[in-house]
Amino acid sequence: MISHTSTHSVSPVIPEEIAGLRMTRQRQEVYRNLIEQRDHPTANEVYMRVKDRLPNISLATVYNCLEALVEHGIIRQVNFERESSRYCPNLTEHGHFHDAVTGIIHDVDFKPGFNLADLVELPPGAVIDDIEITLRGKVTSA
Amino acid sequence: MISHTSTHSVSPVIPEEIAGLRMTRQRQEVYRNLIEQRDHPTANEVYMRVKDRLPNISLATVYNCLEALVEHGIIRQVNFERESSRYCPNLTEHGHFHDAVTGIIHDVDFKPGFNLADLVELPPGAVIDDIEITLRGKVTSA
DNA sequence: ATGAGAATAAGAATCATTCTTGCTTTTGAT
DNA sequence: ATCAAAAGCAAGAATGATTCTTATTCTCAT
Repeated sequence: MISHTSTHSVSPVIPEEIAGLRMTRQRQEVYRNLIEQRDHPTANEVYMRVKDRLPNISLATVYNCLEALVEHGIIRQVNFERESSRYCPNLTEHGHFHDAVTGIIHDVDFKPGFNLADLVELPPGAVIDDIEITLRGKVTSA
Repeated sequence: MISHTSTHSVSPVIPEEIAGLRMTRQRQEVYRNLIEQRDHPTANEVYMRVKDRLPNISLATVYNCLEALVEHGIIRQVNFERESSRYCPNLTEHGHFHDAVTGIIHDVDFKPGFNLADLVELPPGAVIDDIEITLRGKVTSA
């Protein structure tokens, strides 16, 4: 019997179309890369990685693919300070914890019952459409 | 008797030194501008405004002043998406509400007892050094 | 098969920000 | 007050992420 030690020993099959977006070869590889390596790569990092399978892809195309995926709600774009944008396939509502030591960005889920309007003094009449929470700190392994 | 209708009819006097930073004329004007108009201007907006009083100031100097003020903890730099950095003289811990209609950025204070660690699933051992909360939405005046 | 519209690659352009350089001001001894 | 050293400044060049442009190549419905 065959056992898999990695969760990604086989590349996931990406459908022809997602959320109304035609998944071209380039878009597939960009998206596959994001869901396989669930980190938060920059466009340039995706570009580097995807060149294994598509040696002729251009950085502009990676940007185009990422933009198309973001606009169709298939992935999210996240920005930290003034750094390059990063991309994230996690569509659940979540924040980010930025480990200052390792540089690793962890997704942080909101606990059940989380309601930000209870916690901050919003301007009167304010309706929240979008929440962005970024934390920075360290992870003490002790 | 003289009555003041504006809270800023007189420009505040800026000390010679703040938090160990020598307040040169340029730094004074940049800082004065931020505390007078308590909005969240970009470097370029500060540059435009400050030219009234210092017609020869350069944009690079505005950037230098803002950087010096930020590094000495006198003002804060805030970034929204990939837009130009904005600067904020409010040193209390607070978040921002971005009105999608007017573009106005409101400071939002945290309610008493606010503790984000209670609300999100942090990675084990995580210690939060810095919190950044940005909300986007509308303000319904009705 | 074919023509219109979509997607791509390559490189130019943009724009906020940072860097460099030469000059001016301030500071802190003397 | 004097003067060297340090700090600050203005102007413009350089940088770097992202977007735009253009010419070429696909895709898909007819």
